[in-house]
Amino acid sequence: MIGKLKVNNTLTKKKEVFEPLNPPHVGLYVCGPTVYSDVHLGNVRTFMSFDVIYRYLKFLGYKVRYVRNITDVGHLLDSGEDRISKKATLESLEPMEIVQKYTNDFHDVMATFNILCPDIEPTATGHLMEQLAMIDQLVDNGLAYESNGSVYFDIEKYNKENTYGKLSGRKIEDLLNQTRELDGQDDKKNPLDFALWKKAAPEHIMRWKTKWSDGFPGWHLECAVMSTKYLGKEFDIHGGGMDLQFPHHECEIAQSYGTYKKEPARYWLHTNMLTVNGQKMSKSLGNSFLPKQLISGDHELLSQGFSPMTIRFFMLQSHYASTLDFSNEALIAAQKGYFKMANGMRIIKKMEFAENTEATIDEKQKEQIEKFCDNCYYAMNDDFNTALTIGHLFNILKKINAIHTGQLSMAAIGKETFERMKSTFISFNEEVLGIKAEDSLPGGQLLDIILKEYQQAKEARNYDKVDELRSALKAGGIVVKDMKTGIDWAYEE
RNA sequence: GGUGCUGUGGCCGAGUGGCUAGGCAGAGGUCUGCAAAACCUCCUACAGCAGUUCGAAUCUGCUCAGCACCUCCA
Repeated sequence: MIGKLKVNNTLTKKKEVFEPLNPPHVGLYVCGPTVYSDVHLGNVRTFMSFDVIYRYLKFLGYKVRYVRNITDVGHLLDSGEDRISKKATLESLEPMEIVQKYTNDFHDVMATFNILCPDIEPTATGHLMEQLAMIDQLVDNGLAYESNGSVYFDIEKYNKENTYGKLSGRKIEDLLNQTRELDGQDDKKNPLDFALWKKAAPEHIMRWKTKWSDGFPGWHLECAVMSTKYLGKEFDIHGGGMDLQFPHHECEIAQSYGTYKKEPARYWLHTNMLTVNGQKMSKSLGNSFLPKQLISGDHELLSQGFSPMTIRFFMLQSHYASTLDFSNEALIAAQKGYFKMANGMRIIKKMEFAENTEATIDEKQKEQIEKFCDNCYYAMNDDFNTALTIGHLFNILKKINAIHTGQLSMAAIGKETFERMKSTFISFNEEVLGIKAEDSLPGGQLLDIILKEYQQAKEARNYDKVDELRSALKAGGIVVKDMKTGIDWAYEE
């Protein structure tokens, strides 16, 4: 490995060297979606960011267990209705039909963007027993109490042995000063206490019979249960969107620590928001884009559609912890950049090192290329800086193109450097960043036949035919490249 | 109101005390039947003001602008 992996830990607010608890194993937990409606692009960004984190950890040789949950109960609206129940009522469907529908949709979207599946994808309803057991344990530990059929977590007691609010940098006193008036407050000892188990109102569909009441689990409980169940009482990385930091993740820590007396995750990573005109993309603001709208271009802010890989490329050109502003112009620029990269991948894959004992080694070029390769590791090691990594890949790409067009001799950099350049370029693009050639792009044998025709026309100096073929191909998104070394093609940028 | 974050060249976006990514757009050049592609070169910025420093876009302070989160049923 080149250098050490450092991650920005939002728990300590420091960039720290990443050291797994039980190397080579790494436990990674990410809060997944609540499956009550279509995922939008902001959601996609978060899961894509953790996809790259997952990929890079594996690339470094870690044996990663990646757990990402599906929330299928307990995530409520301001009105107190369960998001899934509400949708089920509206569409006259079973809650589980809603869950299935949007889980399927979620999986489709993930696959579209080449986001790998997690190793375990547990659901909240599938872990009710474990949730009940955790509540019992918390009650036994004196950190939870029953009130009117519901069970609440006792923040005041918890705070005697730990610090509630440390992840999000909040102080209990401040929180108390700005409590909102919400339904159900009367049952609680302290307004900051949160529900572990909630007694269901008569009209509530999703409900389970327990010793406390006919009810349902609190939203924060599932993640505490499922992360520790599959990754252990202590594990390596916990991630999620920044908007979950408070209160969701704060409550998770409280529950896990309250149950096991151990800090659950050693490193907390939070992804930043996707913005539109500087504002957070969110359903409630009505400024969210659905993946399919972006792909088809069916949106008033878009002049055209963009392919999934273009979107992936666009998102990875920023760092996961920065906000990323979404615009038509930025996407067009990203599209050109992506095609350039995709062309480079196609070229390098076909390229084989040709021995030439006559050639003299160009030490300067060789050194540069070696440095660019090292830089890819340094960039990813620096808190998964995909934007910087892409920059270095473009530097490598220049060398690849120069060799391809005969402007730089392959032999001049030597076999070793050539092979390293090739494998670094391909693996960082494909394995680490998950950038690949778009399935929908043209290519293959037919194209070769046409190009042969082109070449023959060219040799015969039949320039009318040459121009005709060239413009016909261009109309199909293919640009012909006449080089000293031969004829090739590229995706039009 | 509390807490935190951000402000980078025409645009997007990294970086974060001296070596000053990358992409897109623009200019010039090489190559070419003409082009395109590709390569080379150029355009060298860090909201404003003050301070610390030999040196700041990077640290400190203030100002301005913008954003995010603010529970327990988000």
